[in-house]
Amino acid sequence: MAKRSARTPVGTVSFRLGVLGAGQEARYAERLADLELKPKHVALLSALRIKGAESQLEVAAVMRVAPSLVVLLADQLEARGAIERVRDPSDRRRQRLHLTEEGVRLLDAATAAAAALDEELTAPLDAADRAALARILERLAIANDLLAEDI
Amino acid sequence: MAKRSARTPVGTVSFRLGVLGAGQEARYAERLADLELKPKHVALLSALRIKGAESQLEVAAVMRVAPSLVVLLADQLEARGAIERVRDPSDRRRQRLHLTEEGVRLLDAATAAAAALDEELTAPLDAADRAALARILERLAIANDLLAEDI
DNA sequence: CAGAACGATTCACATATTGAATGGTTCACG
DNA sequence: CGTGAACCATTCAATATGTGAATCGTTCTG
Repeated sequence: MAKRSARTPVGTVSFRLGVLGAGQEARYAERLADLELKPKHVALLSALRIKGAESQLEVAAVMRVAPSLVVLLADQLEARGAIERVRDPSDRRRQRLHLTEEGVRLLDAATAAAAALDEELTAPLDAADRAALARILERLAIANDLLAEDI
Repeated sequence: MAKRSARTPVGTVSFRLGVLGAGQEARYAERLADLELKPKHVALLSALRIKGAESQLEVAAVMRVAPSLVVLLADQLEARGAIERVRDPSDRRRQRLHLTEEGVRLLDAATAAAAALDEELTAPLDAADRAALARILERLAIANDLLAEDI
């Protein structure tokens, strides 16, 4: 019953999350290549759908990246017509971002790609474990205050 | 019962693995700073303990990184006295890597740090979920042919 | 109204990693 | 056996990703 402790970090949950996560991200990046998007672009689009954006700074906080990176990602998404920047009239310092039709289309395609990836990843698991994994990861995402949908 | 499908990739297992994994890796990197190690160094040391090393090329394959990166990591670990390079006498092209006393010490410290991180990460989970998570991730690691201990 | 605080942007820089070129070593086979 | 193909390690230049500091316009506070 008592779990023997790991002899190397490889046996820990944290390390496995890191390795598996990096693997999935790499695969996801491949699938997104068709759409000419990177995972961070998708994260930004997702943030807009889930939370809306009071400002780019807020988006940066949600995504846990530097504000200067949001500028870059937003530049690229704007150039592709996926988002629009609108100066907040009540505070002209703020740039409000919002999804265009095209952005919605891209985000839906990216969502489908991620769902397909999930299928493949969890293929070796039985239904109960698949459900458990989804539930537990959501729990951890919320506990870590990460961007989470409230489905 | 039927799970509503996610509206954004953020709700998928793959995406959550990516984000949580990146977060844990970043935290782990912080903890390792004391030991003057990076997660990749630890991955290399772990590979040596778990599988031994026929050659650096083999280590690169296990770690899923370019051989040239193994050279660099091994240089740094060797300079710190954590590993030794030994030319395989039966095939003098191969560099065999092995842990020194110091390497073992570092690896043990790194393992303890990772275990501590696990504690914190899984604090919000009950015992059953903690066990389930560990079990499922191990399953996935094996299915994905990632470096795994056989505890 | 002056200056502190704030948001977006730009830019130089650090870091991590890869792929191609190089050199020494071994292997297969004519 | 000798020679070219294959192989491992290494070096090096190039690329990707991201950050922090400096700058500029805007807003807030006293």
